[in-house]
Amino acid sequence: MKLDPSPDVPAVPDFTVPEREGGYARGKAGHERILRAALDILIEEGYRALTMRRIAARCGLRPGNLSYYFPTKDALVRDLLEAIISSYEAEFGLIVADVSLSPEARLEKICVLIMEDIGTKKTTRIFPELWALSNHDGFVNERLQELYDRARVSLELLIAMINPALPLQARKDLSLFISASMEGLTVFAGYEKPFRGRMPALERIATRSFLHMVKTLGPKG
Amino acid sequence: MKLDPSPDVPAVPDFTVPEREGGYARGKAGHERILRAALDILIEEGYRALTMRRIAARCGLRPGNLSYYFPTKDALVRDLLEAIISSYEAEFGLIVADVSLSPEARLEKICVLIMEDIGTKKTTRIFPELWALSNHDGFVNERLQELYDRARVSLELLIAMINPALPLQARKDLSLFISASMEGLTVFAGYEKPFRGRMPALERIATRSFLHMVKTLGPKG
Amino acid sequence: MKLDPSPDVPAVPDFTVPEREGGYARGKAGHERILRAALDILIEEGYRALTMRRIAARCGLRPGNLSYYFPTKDALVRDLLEAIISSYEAEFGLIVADVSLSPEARLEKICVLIMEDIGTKKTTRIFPELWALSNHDGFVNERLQELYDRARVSLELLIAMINPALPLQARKDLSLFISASMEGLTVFAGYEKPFRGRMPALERIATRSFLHMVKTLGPKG
Amino acid sequence: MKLDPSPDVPAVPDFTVPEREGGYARGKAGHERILRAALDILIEEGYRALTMRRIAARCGLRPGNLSYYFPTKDALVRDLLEAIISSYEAEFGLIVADVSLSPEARLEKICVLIMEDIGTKKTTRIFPELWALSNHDGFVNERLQELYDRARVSLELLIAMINPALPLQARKDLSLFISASMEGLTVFAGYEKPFRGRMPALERIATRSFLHMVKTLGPKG
DNA sequence: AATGAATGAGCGTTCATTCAT
DNA sequence: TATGAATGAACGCTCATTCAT
Repeated sequence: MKLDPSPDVPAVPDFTVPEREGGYARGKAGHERILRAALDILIEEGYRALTMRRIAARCGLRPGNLSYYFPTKDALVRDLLEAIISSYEAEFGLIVADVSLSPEARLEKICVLIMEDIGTKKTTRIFPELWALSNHDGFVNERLQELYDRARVSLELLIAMINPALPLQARKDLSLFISASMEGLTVFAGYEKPFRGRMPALERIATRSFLHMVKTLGPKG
Repeated sequence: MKLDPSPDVPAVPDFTVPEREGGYARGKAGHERILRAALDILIEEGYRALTMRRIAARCGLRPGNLSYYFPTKDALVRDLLEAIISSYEAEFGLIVADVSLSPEARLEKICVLIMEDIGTKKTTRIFPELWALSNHDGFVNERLQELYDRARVSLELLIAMINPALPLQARKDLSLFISASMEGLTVFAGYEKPFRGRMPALERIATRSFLHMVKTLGPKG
Repeated sequence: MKLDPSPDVPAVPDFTVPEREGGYARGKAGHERILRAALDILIEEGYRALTMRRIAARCGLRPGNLSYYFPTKDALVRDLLEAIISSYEAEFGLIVADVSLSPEARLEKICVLIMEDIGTKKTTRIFPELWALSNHDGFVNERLQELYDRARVSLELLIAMINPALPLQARKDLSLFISASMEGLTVFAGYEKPFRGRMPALERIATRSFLHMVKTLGPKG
Repeated sequence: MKLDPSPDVPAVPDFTVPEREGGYARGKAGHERILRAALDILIEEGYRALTMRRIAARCGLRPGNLSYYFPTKDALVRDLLEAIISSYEAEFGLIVADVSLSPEARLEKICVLIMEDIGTKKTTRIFPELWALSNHDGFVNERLQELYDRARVSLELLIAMINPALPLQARKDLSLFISASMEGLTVFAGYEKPFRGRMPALERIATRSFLHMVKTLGPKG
């Protein structure tokens, strides 16, 4: 099941709501509706505004009714974050599949895709919240690192193809650096950020820089 | 006046509270004491836990007494963020001053310093909060970008020294990329983050990568 | 729906609360119960004592629950004042209907009714509060003047019947004077006021005085 | 000692601050300054706004310092109300003194003076507050009725001169009615009230009505 | 599946007051 | 006289949650 923020947001990585076995048909729609409302609030107004009342109001329910779907706010938020992170994971899995391209081209493509996603409202707004949360919430922290772990797998794979001589640790470090490097752009060139317009130039710098490192990093790290 | 988070936190960039003249001995430190308590809470428990009551409790005051020092919570938080950001600004100004080193060495040094600061508890904890806040709070956003603007000045200067042929825009883009690249490491190799131990390796990758870009980027960008 | 201050207060003008359809049996009376409690406090302890906590306590609710019925205190107070004023308006409409009496008798009757109402605890207590509030609260001011406007209509009508030669403006001025004249008695001969016992004598003086003015005022005012 | 609301308010009845024996010179000025500030707030913003902090701020003091002059807020308010009421009492004493006029003319004059005073900001604003307070504060109630008692003495005297046949009780009732009648105009034709402009006409109606009653009321009441 | 009603804790804030300085 | 600092209570309000209906 897919879950977009709400109407017309392109949402490169969609939100996947885990299938609930044995649930009623309307029940699933209910969960999804609520999570979508919560997602919208998180994006538009931030984590502080993510209250049960506001979520309920946004999807036309009464506060009391939310606890029919989610026993506590914590459960709702966990499901929401899970759905958010899962949807990004689902996205990253598909990217490297295109075998018609060279490894270099594929690395470049994946980086460009990530950086373009960083420019979307959803990603610009949500990831800083996740980063902040992860400092004080073990669940978020673990799930988030899982997401990044999985995202780096693609990078590591491509790096190994481009520079097979590179040891595992160097490959891991490099993909970590590349990933972090791009994430860092969120605050500067993300949605409505001051250097939003420089993103194309930054993409060029980034890909060129990344490719050079991948190719020239020696076996000694 | 300098203000550290609390006791033994190294605090590479201190917190600068503007001097207040006059008043009694007890209350003179009042503002500072309160801001320090607020800073501690922000670091230890996150922005959500930053309530007037908790701040008061932390510095042995009653809630009502806080509003003697800060008329509203908003004023307190603004002063706190201002102090935080100012202290980082104060820090960055001093870094490039060392003329005994070559520009390349200085660039490397500044990057290493930044990345080491990223590993401190204070920076790892506070910046994600600032990033999240900046998405919904104009004041934080402006102040934060001001901080980064100023921080990039040093980078731009060094880049110009190392590669004078590089046009202004390319220089700006590159320093932006370098800065963002390092900030992105916060979530991965910051305090208590899973790749905290890889920071030295990441520093090597980063500085090597940055230096290469600075030297090889052509006039056409 | 009618709403008396509470138990046995005669309440010449009742308090009209708009009917609310739907809801459960318990909560249906919620708004009314709360407003009645608020009215009681206003009468017994004055406007200063009209706090959400006291209102809640008086009708066996917790403070937080009040905001389920009234989103803010302001809304509650407005509804209360509206209900109070409306009830007086409802009262005044019925008075002149008795066509079996002569206009003079009807004028006398209406004045006596008003003056007797002034002697009730509710009116003696509430109107000074309204007068004081109206000086600093536009809503109260407008609503109060509306009430008086409507109350004077009856007087103007009867004056026109008794002395048809009187020009409109003179009629208006005279009914205004008559109305104000009676209101002024509140502070002197109202409930528990020192001249409470002189009210019958004052009624005689007032009606005689008013009737004389109505009959003898010339067309020139 | 006289005490006006503040600068240019004409203040027909001034505010008399009781002389404090044994007090320091500056101390008296302090009391007066504070009471004047309190008076201003009472007039401009109403009783609810009459807080120690606001009073202190208005006369350039810190809240703590107020308790040097007045041990409690209650004491301050009592002194304020006492000063207000006393000043009106002082005023009324002087009015009937003019023996060059006929009793009728003097009665008319005193009534016109009262009604014109009712149109001032100070009287329009303060008396409704006093009326409201008097319902729940015995001190205010007693002092206020004292004021009115004294004010009616003049009326009773003049009535006795105009219609000596009138028994004492009738005289008292009539002067009570006349006084109340005028007070009632406050809410309708006072400062910034909707019928402020009709005050001249109301004065004519009132004086004519009053004089007629005084002259025609028989010995039997 | 949903609502109305209620709870208890906590929020930021204001208040009158106290007291050492 | 006057200030800075502090207190404790109360204020209006929002929150997540519960539960009978």
